Amino acid sequence: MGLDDRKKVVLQAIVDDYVATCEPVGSKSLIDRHDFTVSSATLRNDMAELEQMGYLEKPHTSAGRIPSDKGYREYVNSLMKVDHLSDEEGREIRSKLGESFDEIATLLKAASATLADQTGYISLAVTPKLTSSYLTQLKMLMIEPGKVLVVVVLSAGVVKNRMVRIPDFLTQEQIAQIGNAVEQGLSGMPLSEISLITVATAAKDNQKVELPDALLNQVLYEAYTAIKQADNLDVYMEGKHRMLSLPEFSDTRRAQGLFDTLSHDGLIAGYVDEVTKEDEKKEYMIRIGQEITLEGLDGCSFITTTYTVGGKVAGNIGVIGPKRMEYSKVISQINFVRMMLDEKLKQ
Amino acid sequence: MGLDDRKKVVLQAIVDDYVATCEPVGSKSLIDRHDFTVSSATLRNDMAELEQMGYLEKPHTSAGRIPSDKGYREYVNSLMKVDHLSDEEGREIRSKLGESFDEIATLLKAASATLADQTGYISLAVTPKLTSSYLTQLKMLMIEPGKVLVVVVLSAGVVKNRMVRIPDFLTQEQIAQIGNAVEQGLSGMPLSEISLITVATAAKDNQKVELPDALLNQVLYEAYTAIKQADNLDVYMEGKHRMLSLPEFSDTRRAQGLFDTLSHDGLIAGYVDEVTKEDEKKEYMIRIGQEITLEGLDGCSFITTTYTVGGKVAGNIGVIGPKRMEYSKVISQINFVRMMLDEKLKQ
DNA sequence: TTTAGCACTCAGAGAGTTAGAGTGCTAAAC
DNA sequence: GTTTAGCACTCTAACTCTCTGAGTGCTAAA
Repeated sequence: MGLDDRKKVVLQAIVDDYVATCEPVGSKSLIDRHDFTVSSATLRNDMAELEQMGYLEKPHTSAGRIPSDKGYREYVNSLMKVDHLSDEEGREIRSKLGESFDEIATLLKAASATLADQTGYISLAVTPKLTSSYLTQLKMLMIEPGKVLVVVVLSAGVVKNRMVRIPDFLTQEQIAQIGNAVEQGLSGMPLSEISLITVATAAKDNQKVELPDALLNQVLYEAYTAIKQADNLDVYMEGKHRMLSLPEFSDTRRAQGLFDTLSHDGLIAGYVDEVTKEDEKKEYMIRIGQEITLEGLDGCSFITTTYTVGGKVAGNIGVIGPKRMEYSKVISQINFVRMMLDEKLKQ
Repeated sequence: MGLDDRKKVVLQAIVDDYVATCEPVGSKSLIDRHDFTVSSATLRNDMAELEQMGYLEKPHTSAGRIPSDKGYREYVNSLMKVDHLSDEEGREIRSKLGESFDEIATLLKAASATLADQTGYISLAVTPKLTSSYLTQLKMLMIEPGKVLVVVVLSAGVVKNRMVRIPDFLTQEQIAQIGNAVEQGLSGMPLSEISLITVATAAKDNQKVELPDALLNQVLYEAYTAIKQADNLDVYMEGKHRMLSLPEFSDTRRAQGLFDTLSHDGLIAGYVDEVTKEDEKKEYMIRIGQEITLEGLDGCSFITTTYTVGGKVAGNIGVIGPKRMEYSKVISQINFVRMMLDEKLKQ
């Protein structure tokens, strides 16, 4: 059932050619572009068999062949060789991510931009998954009477803030006290365990100021929603409009379908998460064409990998491009960026 | 030189028809769709004159006419009637912006999303222009030794924060003290007047803790850059990909050119600012086709207006669509959203 | 198993035709 | 002086027809 050696070479050559030209590959042009020791007739036989086995497709009877999803899958799994990044590419990425970033959001934005520039496809970076992280700080800052900025700092280095409204006779001191009490009670607690009840007990156990229960609860509720809101994953996506120059998206309806889906950050983050779980332990995850369960992305391929914060699995970075993608190049680029992120996030 | 009454009606009818169909308008179909009391031959004469005067264009000899930039300009300036929003539209917008927003950024995002949904074009909202606003608060929060979150609050209600790095032996108390000193010295000062020197004198005049000058200056420098960074305008843009379904952007290269330019927030914010200055005192600003000096936007029209915070001129909201835009509808929608923003930002 | 040879297929490019919506112009009517 | 009917003219878009060439599959010989 497996592919014999020559068929493997043929399939590989076809994928390579199609990636380069976006045109169906015929037996003759295959001979021209590669050093085959057999004739075109032999290739034709092989190609017919490869088609029968589902690795190739024909747009129409008298055209050349293009790889099917299964063909790309085989190529990705066992045919392509992931080569090292060229020195120059490495240098370029290094220079773009070289400076020091004080906030994880800024770093991820830069990583995403770099990846998009480098690959020419759509890049994305997702903030660390917070279920695995815990609260380290909670500060409440009075901005004006009745308005408080809640700053939430999480173990993965994520800082989020949210403006909330509170009764306007509360003083900066009272508010700060409550914040401190909650922080003391909850710091180190996994986000998943934080609930309105744990917030309340934390506050009551550690608080020094006396406040009527109803009033206190109101403030605590706001603190709680601020913490919960910090749980949202942010997605930084770059390079979308570059897809418009690819022949596969010259039909604007396809492009629109793609963009439509991509504009829902939540969908994308959720899908990345799903894929990460499915392919646990893999160095990188690849989904090709119909394998992608998101609407509008069935003409694309999706490569993601996971970066770590302080050694723990955290968020994802990835690239979305046409199925006809330069897989090995993209993989080595993603890997390199991942490496740099890991390094910068080690502390 | 002016247009006689019938020519005005003809031009208006042609713009209306072309907006509705995106197809060149001929004399016969004009008669069919409108109640003219004259014959098509007369209209033909009028149309020929309108063309000569520059209000109309022909895609080719035997086609109907389409409005030129000048034609749209005339339409917008004196032909169209800006009608009131339908009750239903008003209700819809009101319901989308009805809830209360604690942060100006959130409110602007919602306004932008509403405008995009409602018009079907590209919407944008720009944060308040900060040159006219002043610092109200500056807080420095130690996140971990060596890392401080600087929170800058401006008079227009804008809250920004930035993580900065400082020597890691400084304590939370010292940092907070410095923050307080700067805040005391600068609060109420217009952003434009804040410089490294004013920051330094503010700190030295109000500070209680004693610190070596070099050390203090390092922290002050970070505070200063955080304040200056708060000066960046943010642009919230929505609905870009909707343009792909318009016939004028079925050519992906046009769409790509547009998207390319739109991805540079700075460019857009700068242009909006420029237009606002040019058309000072106007209720809304309109730029049509070639009037827009941004690359890639010459097939578009751009409508902006200004919202106010606390009664003072502040930021902008706007819509970008094809030249063939439903001007009067969009204008009334923008106006309505502007009104709602003003109301919500009155306090 | 490989290859040469050959008949067959089909998309895409180009040429020719037609239909129809549009124009401008002229001369008569109002 | 406008307005209008009438007419010849123009040009695109759609359709058909043909042709080319790259590609195929099959057969029979090497």
